[in-house]
Amino acid sequence: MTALHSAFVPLHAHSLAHFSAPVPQQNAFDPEILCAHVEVQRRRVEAGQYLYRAGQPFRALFFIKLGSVKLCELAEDGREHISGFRLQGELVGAESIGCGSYTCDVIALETSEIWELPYPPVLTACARIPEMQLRLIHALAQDIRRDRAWMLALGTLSAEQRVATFLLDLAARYQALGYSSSHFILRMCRTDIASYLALKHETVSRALGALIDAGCIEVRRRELRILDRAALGRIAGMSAQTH
Amino acid sequence: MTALHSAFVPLHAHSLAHFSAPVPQQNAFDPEILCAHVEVQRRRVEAGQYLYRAGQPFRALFFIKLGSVKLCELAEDGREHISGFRLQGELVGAESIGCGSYTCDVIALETSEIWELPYPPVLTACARIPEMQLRLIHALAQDIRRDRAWMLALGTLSAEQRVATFLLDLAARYQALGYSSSHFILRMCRTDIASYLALKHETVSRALGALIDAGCIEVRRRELRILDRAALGRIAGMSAQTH
DNA sequence: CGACAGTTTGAAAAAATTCAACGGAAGTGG
DNA sequence: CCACTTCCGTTGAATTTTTTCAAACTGTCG
Repeated sequence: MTALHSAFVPLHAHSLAHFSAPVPQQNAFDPEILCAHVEVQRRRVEAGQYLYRAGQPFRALFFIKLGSVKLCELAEDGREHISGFRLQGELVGAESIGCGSYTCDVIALETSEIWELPYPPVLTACARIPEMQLRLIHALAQDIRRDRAWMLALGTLSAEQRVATFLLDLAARYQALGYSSSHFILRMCRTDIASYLALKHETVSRALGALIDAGCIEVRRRELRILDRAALGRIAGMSAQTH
Repeated sequence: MTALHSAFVPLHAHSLAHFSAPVPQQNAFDPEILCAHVEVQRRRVEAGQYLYRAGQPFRALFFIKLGSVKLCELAEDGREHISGFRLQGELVGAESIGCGSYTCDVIALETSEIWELPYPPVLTACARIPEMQLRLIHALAQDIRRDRAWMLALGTLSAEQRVATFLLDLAARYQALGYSSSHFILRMCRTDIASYLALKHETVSRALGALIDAGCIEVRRRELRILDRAALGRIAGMSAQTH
């Protein structure tokens, strides 16, 4: 394995104070508009803390102003599965609308700033503001499409292809946020990646090793560098989107 | 393999004319209310016909009044994956809201009656009728929960467990519709089941064989009988819900 | 310093896939 | 109505992929 020779430099703004979103995300669910209508709670959460747990009463939606979280689905018999990772600018909790309680765990992957949108008010506010209503519906539909696209990947790709696809997806999302798409920190542990990819963590480790051997990436623990995006794209089995 | 000795009897009403929904589905998206506000097109489709294809302009939601369909996700490189099956009383097409075009294929599994809800009108109607608006949002959230629950199954269960889970899910859904939960027809071919379960069709065939050997089920081609629901539930790794 | 969670790697085992063959059912066209 | 083709489903054997088990290593945190 090739070592990373560059000194580690923070890739994300980590201070909550002096952050401003690099990209306005024109069509996403934007809680700024809601601030005038509902009382938005701003919370700071540390890595490992729960935004909410499955079974707790459903009382709010959560907008990730800064940071990232993982979604963890739970079965009655104790099985667990990471169903996704959400970065800043994304909404979580909407999947539980219509249930009295949350249906999954959401856990911060790093120090994050979360805007809490109390639920009955946020829905009535959405009802009054046609644009917000549409945005909520769009956010839900988008989540469905994302989940289905991922199911397609899980159902049709090998371990190595899944890992490559995962890295490319992360890279594209960081890029959309204005961060580097070729050098970023994996905020989640191998086990969480493995769960998300429906693999074991050893398999993820080996797949990363294979991508390193292929010259596509450099990895040192959680620091990741994409050296050859096109090759990674070919391995992922997708048309390599040349940036 | 044990042969089914019972003569085949139709389990579903197949004539479109004299059907009435056995269960009203209190909280589901109900297009009856919309009929007064938007022009609902009623279509009859035969097995194998497309309700819509990925890429076609998004122009309507589809309510399955009678019958069943499969949802097929497509990748640019030709990979395909069945992401779900929808039975009567369910809504399809909502995942494409916010895109200009549909994002998956939807194909009838049998002769079906489909109510076509033209899109811009249906949304404005929903906006005017608060109850319908909420139901659309609930239907979307429900779809997310269903997809995530299925991802959990795909990520944590073996081939045989997935097949058992699939059969129990189908049984529960038929039961909710007022049909037999222990004797029904698999409307989809083995390859479609396999795709949905992220397996190969041979593996599905073998898993069914194992369930037959375990005395849980009887299968003859597409006719399925659940002999021991509790045992099937134990194999599925879920708490066997005693009906 | 020592414990520990997280990561990597190897070797053996298990699970699922691939390839191949076969049989039955349904549909087609004469 | 029959011969023929095709699709669907099942089964076996070999192969591949992934998992399991074990061990070692590394950085982090008390």
